[in-house]
Amino acid sequence: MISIIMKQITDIPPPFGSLPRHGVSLRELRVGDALFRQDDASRAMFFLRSGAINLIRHTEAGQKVTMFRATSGDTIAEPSVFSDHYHCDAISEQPSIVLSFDRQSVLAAMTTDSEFAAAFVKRLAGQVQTYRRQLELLAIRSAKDRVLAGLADGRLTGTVLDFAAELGLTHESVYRALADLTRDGRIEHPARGKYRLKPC
Amino acid sequence: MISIIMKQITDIPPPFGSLPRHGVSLRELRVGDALFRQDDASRAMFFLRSGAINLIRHTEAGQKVTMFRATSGDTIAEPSVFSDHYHCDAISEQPSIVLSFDRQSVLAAMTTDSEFAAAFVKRLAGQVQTYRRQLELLAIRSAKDRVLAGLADGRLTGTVLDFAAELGLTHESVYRALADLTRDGRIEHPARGKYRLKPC
DNA sequence: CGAAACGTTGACCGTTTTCAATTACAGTGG
DNA sequence: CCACTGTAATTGAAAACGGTCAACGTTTCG
Repeated sequence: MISIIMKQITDIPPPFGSLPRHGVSLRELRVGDALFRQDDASRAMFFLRSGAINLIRHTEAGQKVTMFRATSGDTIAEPSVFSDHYHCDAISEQPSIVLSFDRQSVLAAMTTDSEFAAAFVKRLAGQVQTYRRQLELLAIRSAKDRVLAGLADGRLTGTVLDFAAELGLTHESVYRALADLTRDGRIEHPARGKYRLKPC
Repeated sequence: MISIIMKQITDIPPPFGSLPRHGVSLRELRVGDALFRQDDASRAMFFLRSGAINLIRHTEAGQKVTMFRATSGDTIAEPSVFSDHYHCDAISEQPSIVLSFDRQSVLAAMTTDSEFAAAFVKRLAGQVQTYRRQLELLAIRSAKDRVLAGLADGRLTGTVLDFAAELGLTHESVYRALADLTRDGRIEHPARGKYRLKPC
């Protein structure tokens, strides 16, 4: 099931290049594959080289919530370096290639190599900003406005279903909002499932 | 207006004890005071010694969104160490005492002192978790369930108005949800403005 | 004491959720 | 190459719900 490829790994992005090679591995994911699941023991954190991976949390009520959509260059599961399990599912939305960095190696590098640690801090700071933007999105009460804002933020990249989960709305209301916005002439609907902001 | 007190500062919490004294100052805030405002030039990050401070963002539509409610022991505005301005308002919800850490000093410590950097990373990782919990909260569609979840998460500490802002709901619907839940016998309403989860 | 802000509830209305049904593809095995 | 199956895309109708506006009692604090 799990394809871990140990061939020569090239081009490890900073600051992870300084990790020992044995702490790094590479993995490919097909659409729908899980990089890890909520409550799995945490063994590593990841760098997304290409593709897209959604971090999804399942609420008690059974609702899926997309916490974060990682794309090329993003890191995944940093907080789990300090935790012994993962806090959400990581599901591949597109065929993806990730680098895995062993948790212990990362911890070690962090306390040893201050340049590594500083870069890590910077990444996390960026994440915090991203989460804030997401919160701001979710705080928009009108579905139409929220959809428009999400679209403007370039979040409709996969299916509309995924988009809806990211916005915290039902897919039906998202479809309706999209239809409304198209009718209003504010967005274009070039093809089934495709929507684009009108050039201003 | 701004009361900066330069008297002897004692008991600087780790890892900030290692910062040079000239990079640290202390400030007291009264209820409603702003520690900083959105778009102010960022000069420092903060450690909340006591009290409570809300990070509030104002959306284009004029809605207030509470991104984060900091309490004793939390740090504030870490991302702004890497940015030249603040991204939200920080408004004191209770009388608060904060330590300010000069941005440049923090940056310097981060690249110099790996222990400092590691501790910083840990703090940020914790923040990320907090934001995720907040996202999960906001994703709950039913006001009643959201209020219940917020209550279970111990977020009704100040006024119901603040609580409502934190949940992304109007205060009226929060009052109604609280009334409903009380009627259902799921929570207790010991006094005006006070609500408690029923012991299970 | 009076103003200002909080707490609370009612009524009404627009919206979103729900439930349900239909159409359109994409992939699979024969 | 086609029927077959599963998932995504859409749309309709009715019900439930949250937002908005309004009113009023209650604290708090200068």
